[in-house]
Amino acid sequence: MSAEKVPNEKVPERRSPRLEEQLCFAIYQAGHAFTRLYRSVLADLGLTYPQYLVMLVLWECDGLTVKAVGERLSLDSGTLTPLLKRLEVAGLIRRERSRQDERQVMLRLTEAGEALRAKGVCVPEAMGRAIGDAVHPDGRLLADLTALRDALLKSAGQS
Amino acid sequence: MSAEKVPNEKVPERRSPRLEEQLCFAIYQAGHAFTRLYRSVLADLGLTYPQYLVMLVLWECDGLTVKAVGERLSLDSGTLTPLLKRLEVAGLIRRERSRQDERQVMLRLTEAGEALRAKGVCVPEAMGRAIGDAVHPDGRLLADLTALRDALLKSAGQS
DNA sequence: ACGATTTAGATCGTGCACAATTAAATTGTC
DNA sequence: GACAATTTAATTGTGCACGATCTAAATCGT
Repeated sequence: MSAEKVPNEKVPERRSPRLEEQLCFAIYQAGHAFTRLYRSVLADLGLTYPQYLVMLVLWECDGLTVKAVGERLSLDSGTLTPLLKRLEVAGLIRRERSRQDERQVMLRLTEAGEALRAKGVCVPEAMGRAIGDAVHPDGRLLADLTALRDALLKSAGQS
Repeated sequence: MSAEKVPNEKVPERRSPRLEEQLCFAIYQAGHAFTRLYRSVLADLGLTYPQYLVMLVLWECDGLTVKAVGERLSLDSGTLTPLLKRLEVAGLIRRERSRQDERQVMLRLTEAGEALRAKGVCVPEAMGRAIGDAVHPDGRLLADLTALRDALLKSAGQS
């Protein structure tokens, strides 16, 4: 990818030493700002943003294990276990140990959890309204950011 | 900005309903991945990423109040007070109430906190090495992301 | 068959993030 | 000068995020 050794001047002589910092800080703040925005949108679903992510995964595919959800969201059991217990207390999911493999815990939507999907599908649109023109619709930012995220997850994963 | 009503097909008929979600999730994951990466880089400074951000602000301008640091980082006293106490216990800063206005707490670097700057300045380079080619050096992503962040902070701030 | 290893979750401890509340000091206005 | 409104931090409570450790169950190798 960057194996080219052309001595040109199109590429800056050296990456700015603060670029990584600025980029990380911008992402750090954008992430929190998004979470705050989702907080108000998700308020009448009674969900936090991470809980909403879990519900999104289960709405797409019910009956997954804790591990499968964790892989999808890059979260471990230390984060998921208490979160899932709260979703269970809220009556949105059930946690039942698999009979085939007693190590795994299957996550199943309850009636209420399934019913919440109808409200959940409106969230993206509400978010779109809330952020207005902040997001350019051309998808370039998303593509770049996704690539960055994947590279980061890879390099963080192998450390 | 988006007041144009041209019935063309260059602009997608409608912003994808899931774009905001995908974007937010990408930022959410990238933020955590960055934090994990910083964790290992910052390990021998004995700092977490948010603590490092506070030290960066103080290295740039010593003697700020809690409020000033909070505004710079978009963090409130509920987050900063315990974090600052930990930095104080670590011997990196002092927290002293201003004599002019007893409501404010001035933050001052100790000798150790000042000395840590020498290590701190190496962090961006270490990060750059750690993430390798994940960050494109052209700055386009940073510019887009900064614009998004600022828009989000604005719309989150007025809600 | 059976000990060693790998896996899935749970548990514990530390540290952010933030809403809501409280308390103290300052400022503005009369 | 009294006093209401505002400003600044601290406190409290809830909920992520994650490293480390633990337990039990499944799987592997011989």
